Amino acid sequence: MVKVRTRFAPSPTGFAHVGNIRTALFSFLVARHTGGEFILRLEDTDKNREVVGADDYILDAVKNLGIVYDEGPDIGGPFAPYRQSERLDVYKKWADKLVATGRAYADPYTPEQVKSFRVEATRNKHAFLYRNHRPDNPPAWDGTRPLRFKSDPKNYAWHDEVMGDLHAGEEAIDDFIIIKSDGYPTYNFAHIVDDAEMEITHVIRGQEFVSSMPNYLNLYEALEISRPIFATMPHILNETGNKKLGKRDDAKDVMEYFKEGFLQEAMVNFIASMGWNDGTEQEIFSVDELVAKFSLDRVGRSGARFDEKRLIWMNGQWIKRLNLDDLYERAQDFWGTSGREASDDEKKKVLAIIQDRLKVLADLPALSEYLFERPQPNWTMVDSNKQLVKLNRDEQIKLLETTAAKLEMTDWTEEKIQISLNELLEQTGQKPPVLFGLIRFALTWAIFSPGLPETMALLGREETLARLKIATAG
RNA sequence: GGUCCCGUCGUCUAGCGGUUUAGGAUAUCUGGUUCUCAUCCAGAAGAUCGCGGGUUCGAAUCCCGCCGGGAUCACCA
Repeated sequence: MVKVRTRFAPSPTGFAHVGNIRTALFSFLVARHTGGEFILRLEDTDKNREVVGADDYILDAVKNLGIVYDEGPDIGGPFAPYRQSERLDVYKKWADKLVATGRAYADPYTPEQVKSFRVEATRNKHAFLYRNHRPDNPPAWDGTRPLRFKSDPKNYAWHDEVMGDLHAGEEAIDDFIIIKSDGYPTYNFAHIVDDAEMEITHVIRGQEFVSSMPNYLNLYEALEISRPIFATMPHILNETGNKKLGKRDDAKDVMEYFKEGFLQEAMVNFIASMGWNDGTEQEIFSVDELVAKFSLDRVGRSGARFDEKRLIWMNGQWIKRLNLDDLYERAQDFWGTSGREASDDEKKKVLAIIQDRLKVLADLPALSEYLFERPQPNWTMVDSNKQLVKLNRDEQIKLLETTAAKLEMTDWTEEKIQISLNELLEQTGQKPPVLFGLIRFALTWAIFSPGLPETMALLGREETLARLKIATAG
């Protein structure tokens, strides 16, 4: 059997969003699932839309997701170059073949003339087809005019691994431009040539290309290239669900998610879950599991909305599963100003007690700063707590003083602290919500925080008592 | 407008003619885990399977029509 080869072929015109990445991910999974190869090709044939640096930026996004390609513009490979702007001679060779066989001709019209044909067709309420204006004696192709494909319109039926059996009539086929007047090929031509040259077996791409399929099928025949296996990915819709995700308006750069502290495992898991599942009730999949279980016939046909809430949940699940050293490594860039200055050991201890509470690494400062640095007392927190307002300020301070006295004689382990706290409950006759709530505020002045014994054990006796003292000073 | 695709809880989805009083997850709400938040556990609510016809003993599942949504009709990919 032939080795499976898939590709992701972005154009360097900006950043990569989840829609782009899902196509890349699924292509990658198809290749890895069968032990095949995954390649990355840059389709930089539109010099007007090209954005400087976008190529490396997109490559970085792919790498950050753990999507490893075997051949690509930065690592080379047996079919180099992998940048279309460096393959102009290849397209010229195939275009010449088409000219020689009478299946391509130079476009004699000016852009304005073509536009007027189109306007006329629209006014007469019928579809515009360039081939209705096909010139009888086109000029020789000297490279200064666009080169058009001379189509052979017919009906087509084809199979799509995801969409099933598709078909379209001859009205979907037209004479499209294959080489632009600037000498660069169009996507429509270049991708077919490159996929063939690079021995791509599966063409996996977004739904926006299905309407062009009849044209491609026609071109494969003219080029005498056998068609690859096709798989069309349904669109990912924006959050309101009314149109496909596009970078023009609401799509978010995937790199943004990394900056906010989303894990690559969560991103990959989440993106794969939009449109694919293995038929069981499993929700959490590692990349290795995806590679083992992925198949195109379990990809859904309908579009999916991007729901960030679900992504956040999934990220929390992945953070929870990380071992401490791993979490520590990934959290490096997310600490707050005082957390950053703490020792590795302190940071790890903090992470250990807040790990379950972390949903996104960017929440780290809010969850940890008060553990590194003494917080500013804020009695309005106490005064707006309906349990604590049962006591007046003097009673509250008295309770904290009693607590401090008790803790002074306590061995400083989590277990012993717990025992002391329980004894304090009896000693003061207070309910947990009152006593513990008050102590928690005095220590953290935070809306929420880890449990009392673990917080105290982390802070140390000295710091705990110091904070209680500050609180009792009012 | 032409062509093509899609349509199950708010959201992601399972479902491939009977085991379905449509399952899971998330989001929401409630209770439990001696304080808060989170985790975890238990529970609640939430889908006339877009609508209307048919076929069938039986349809979310098959057929037809309609409606709604999306994509595409570039010297962009």
